[in-house]
Amino acid sequence: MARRPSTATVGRPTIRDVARHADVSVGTVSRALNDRAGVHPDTRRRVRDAVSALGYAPDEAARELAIRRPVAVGLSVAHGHRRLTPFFVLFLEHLLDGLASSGLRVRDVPTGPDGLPTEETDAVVLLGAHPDDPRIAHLQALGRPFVLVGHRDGVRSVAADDVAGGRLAAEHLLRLGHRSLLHVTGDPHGQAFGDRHRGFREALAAALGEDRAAPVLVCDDLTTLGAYRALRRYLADAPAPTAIFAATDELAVGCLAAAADLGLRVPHELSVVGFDDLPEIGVGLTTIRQDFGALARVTIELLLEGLRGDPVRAVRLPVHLLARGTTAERG
Amino acid sequence: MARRPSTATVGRPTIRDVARHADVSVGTVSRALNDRAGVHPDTRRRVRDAVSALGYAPDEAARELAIRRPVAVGLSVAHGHRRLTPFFVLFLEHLLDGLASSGLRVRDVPTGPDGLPTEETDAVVLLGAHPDDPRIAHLQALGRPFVLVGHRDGVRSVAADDVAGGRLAAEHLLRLGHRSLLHVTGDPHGQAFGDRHRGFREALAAALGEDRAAPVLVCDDLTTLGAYRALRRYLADAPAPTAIFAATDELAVGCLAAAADLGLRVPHELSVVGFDDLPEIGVGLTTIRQDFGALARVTIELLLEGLRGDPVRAVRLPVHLLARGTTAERG
DNA sequence: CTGAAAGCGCTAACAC
DNA sequence: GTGTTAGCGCTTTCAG
Repeated sequence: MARRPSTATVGRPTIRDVARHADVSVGTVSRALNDRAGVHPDTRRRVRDAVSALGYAPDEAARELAIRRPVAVGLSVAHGHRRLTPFFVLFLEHLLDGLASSGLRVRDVPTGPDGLPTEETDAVVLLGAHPDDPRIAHLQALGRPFVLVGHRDGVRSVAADDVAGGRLAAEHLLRLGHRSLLHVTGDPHGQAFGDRHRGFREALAAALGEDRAAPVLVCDDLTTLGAYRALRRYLADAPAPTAIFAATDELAVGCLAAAADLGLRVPHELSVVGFDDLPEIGVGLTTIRQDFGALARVTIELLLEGLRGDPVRAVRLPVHLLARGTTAERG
Repeated sequence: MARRPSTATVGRPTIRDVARHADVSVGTVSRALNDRAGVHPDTRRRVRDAVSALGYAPDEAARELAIRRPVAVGLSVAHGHRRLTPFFVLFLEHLLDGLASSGLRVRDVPTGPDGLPTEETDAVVLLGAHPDDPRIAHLQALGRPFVLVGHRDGVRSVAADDVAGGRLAAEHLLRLGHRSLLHVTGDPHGQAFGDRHRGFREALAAALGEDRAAPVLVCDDLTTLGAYRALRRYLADAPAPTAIFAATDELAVGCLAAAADLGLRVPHELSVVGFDDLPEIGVGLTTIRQDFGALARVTIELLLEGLRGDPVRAVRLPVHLLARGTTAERG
């Protein structure tokens, strides 16, 4: 575009402005900002000061263009898997952001009816995979690096520590004196739901004995509406528990609505614990928080490791209990 | 939300490859691809051929870097407005894609509790605005260009033709012989819901006379669950209509579920028309389709016009009826 | 109508 | 440790 080299700083500050301000070279600024080794601590500080003085923020497009690795990563979503769920939207948001600034090129790889990615990429992020997902074996056979979002031993994967989450929920509820519990979840054969259930069940068994297992209500529709209908149907001819552990915040919200319509006051007559800590969906909900940002960040790390041929590791991300307004002592 | 996975391939052809293949210069390729004037038709064709032969797709990052305008556009979402709705997610996806490739820099501008954008940008996209939204007057007073996603005369705005949509729904249902109708919607004082209702009501009045207005069920929770609960409550002591016009697909899905639980068979005993044509949510649903891609595209056009100081225009995008499986002749 | 070349802001060699 | 510089892929003057 042959604009004349402008010396005037108009618009957004560039790395050059920072360099001038800190009286160093652009290379040094870049190194300092990217935490590269071999920058004098003092220099580093000067650069940092200049950055905040100028309100500088690196340009993503330029960054991407400069560091781009010659690889394409495909996003493979299980055939028929819903992409408009909060979990998905939130995770993807973080993932795409991170991928771009890692210089990785993303492509949405459609999966054929056989569940296999239909296009070639250098690496793949597998989403919504079931334990026996054919895509896994397929990619392994191909020797193409991939990261599974979800947990599976022996596979490069990352997921929240679902077992621990289930345990935390159980322990929280037990601590509050609840003994009559219900677990509302999705297909328990899936890894996430299975593990959450396992953690929950084991903590219960440890505290109350094997014979006091909590009943499980499986929803095939994982929306708030699905949970609502399932719970109302369930409570039509089953005694109401004093506490519910819902395997996702959405399910929890559905339970909350059902409770409201049944005249069960939360948390006094019914306590509810969710899972995820979704913004908007479950404000005020006691829940097990998982970190979407970390999930995306680790996914990218693993992707890079896979591309380098590093040894496989399966990462479990810690989760926390967020005690908010939907749980209380057994009434 | 982040950019949508770009369609680009890696190891992928660059503009230079295309130039070589078509035996022209890169400048010419660029001009041809961007429909710049002054490219010989034959040359244009050669370039197009080379593009498809090579499967070339321009690199968004490079494009953005090269054409970037020195402006920042803010995204202002009404305080407390939900961002995880399908409508929002879908629209934003398209918008961010388009903005990036228009060289526009997007920033998420948080709105303070007063509903006003808290940061300065050169232009603003207003989302989730109510008719009396203070942000509008505020931006007008500031003289800062903005685009309202939604309709409002005298304001640079873009929205689906909601009135026409309501009319189409009514006409479709009338054509099928329905006379006992119910409209399920959100706050009718909002522009979109208000207009959809108006179109619906007017078409009904024109066909059946003023005295045969359809009852309106207002949901304050606009999710599928919200509609489900509202409709069940409503039908507890009101006669069932033979057809429902739901103001969004989500509301329609809630109605469908309620009908199922009440033993009302769709479409034989109850017809349901939605609005939006959301993927995943309302498969198989008869609905009024609005074009999210166009919505985003026009938003950007208007933004550019605003930045140039062009006269204000308020765009109405056409909508279509998609007759699918949830409507039938009155049983 | 077309080609050549200068940058967009950044990173990563390569020198010093 | 730090400066210099060559690009990343694209658009857009400026010549011809």
